[in-house]
Amino acid sequence: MADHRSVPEPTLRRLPCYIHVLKKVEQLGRQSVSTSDISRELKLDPTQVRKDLSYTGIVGKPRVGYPLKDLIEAIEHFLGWDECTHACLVGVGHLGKALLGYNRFGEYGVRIVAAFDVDEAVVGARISDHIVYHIDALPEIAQRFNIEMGILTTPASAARGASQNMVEAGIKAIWNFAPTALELGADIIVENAQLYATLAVLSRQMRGRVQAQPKPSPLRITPGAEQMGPEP
Amino acid sequence: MADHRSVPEPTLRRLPCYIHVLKKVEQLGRQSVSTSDISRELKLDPTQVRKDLSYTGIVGKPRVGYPLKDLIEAIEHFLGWDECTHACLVGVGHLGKALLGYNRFGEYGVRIVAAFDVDEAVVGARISDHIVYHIDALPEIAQRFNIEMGILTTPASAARGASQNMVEAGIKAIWNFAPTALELGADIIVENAQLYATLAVLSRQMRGRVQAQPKPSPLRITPGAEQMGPEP
DNA sequence: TACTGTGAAGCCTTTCACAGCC
DNA sequence: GGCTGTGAAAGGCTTCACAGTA
Repeated sequence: MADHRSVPEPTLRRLPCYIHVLKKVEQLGRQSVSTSDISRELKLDPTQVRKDLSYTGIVGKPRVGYPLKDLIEAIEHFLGWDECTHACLVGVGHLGKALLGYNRFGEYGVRIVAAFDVDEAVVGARISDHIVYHIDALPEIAQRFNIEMGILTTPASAARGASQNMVEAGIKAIWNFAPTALELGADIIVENAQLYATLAVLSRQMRGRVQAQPKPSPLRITPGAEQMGPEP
Repeated sequence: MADHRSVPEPTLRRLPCYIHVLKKVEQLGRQSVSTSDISRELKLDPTQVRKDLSYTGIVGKPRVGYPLKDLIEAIEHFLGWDECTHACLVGVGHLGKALLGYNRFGEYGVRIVAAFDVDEAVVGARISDHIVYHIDALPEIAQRFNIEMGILTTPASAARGASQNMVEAGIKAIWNFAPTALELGADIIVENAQLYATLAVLSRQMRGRVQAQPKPSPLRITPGAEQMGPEP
């Protein structure tokens, strides 16, 4: 297994977790890791970790494991996180402000270069060092700064309109935090960051059903819920 | 198919999407919906929607569909979102503030009754009508307000400590937004709201691989990313 | 005809088992 | 011995096909 077509989506979702674990291990000064180290930390099957890593093209050394630095770089490269994608954020509400304040997107290959809204109360403001423009300025600014990704943090009611604005401005990929499906052309890449999916899984477990599982519950990644390291 | 054991996790993750669609349809004044209506909106297979809905115990009418109001209630009840769970939030950073400002958790069965942090700059403050207490006050307040759920929004480095504080305070379920796996007893329910999982899927698609898929890409719910409707 | 409901088939992901290597 | 790498088996979710119903 190596490079091309069709990486399982579950694998893609786990790769960021591996990066997080690996960076933690790196800070401990270690030079290499084994899949058992990773799987222990994340409560996954070691074989699965090996299969996942194999997609990135890295090869490990029997008896030793994987060279830590190379492994991190391999995953980051595989995800394209070693290159910088210019992004804009549309919808400067509570969540939008939170994402604008998050100063680590660089590690994930993303740089927010502009923010947009329609509310005069926030247009023109400077939030965590980002200037908020009126949405009407999107086409011009998107082109000027070569913006490829749109981060959509409007309320659901404004999401479709805002996403159309993004597409008209030439944006090809949308990270959608609004709780609605978008209706866009097939050439636009959309990924829904659905917060409530995880909450549904949690709520259901709390309501008594799905008690004691057969195996020690593996790292739960309810698709749609993602992690973010905010500062306290 | 009806009530008990082992609801597929993908089903659980889709249920919130159905609720969102249904509430939208409800605002249009309609009385009933069919699974084809829902599947069209979310780009899913109608059969899958029917299977998912059957877990909630609702039954539809051939030729008509499902009674809209009953269907919404059935899903909400199934998820326990028709009852109120008291939650606390630990980690009042950017994301924590965003969640505190989100005033619709009631629709999802959650009520944040207190917030905690260790940073003196924020302890004692009032954020979106929530008082921020020092983490040391957690045990007492958790007991006083009967807090069952913890929302963890600290940086990764503080997550394990904070989660232990929660457990010591008697909290049984944790909605974890920090990018780390927690190490807790098997009786604690943890759900990781991993933001980066969705970003990984998006990034990978942008990097050229995984082009034109065979079928019109279905609603993408990269496990771990969730949606939230902030206000602009 | 236009839906629901469901058993069976198909596909994808995970887990198992074991060969290879140092 | 301890770890990687991988083919094969198992399991779970999705899709198909069709019976049932008003």
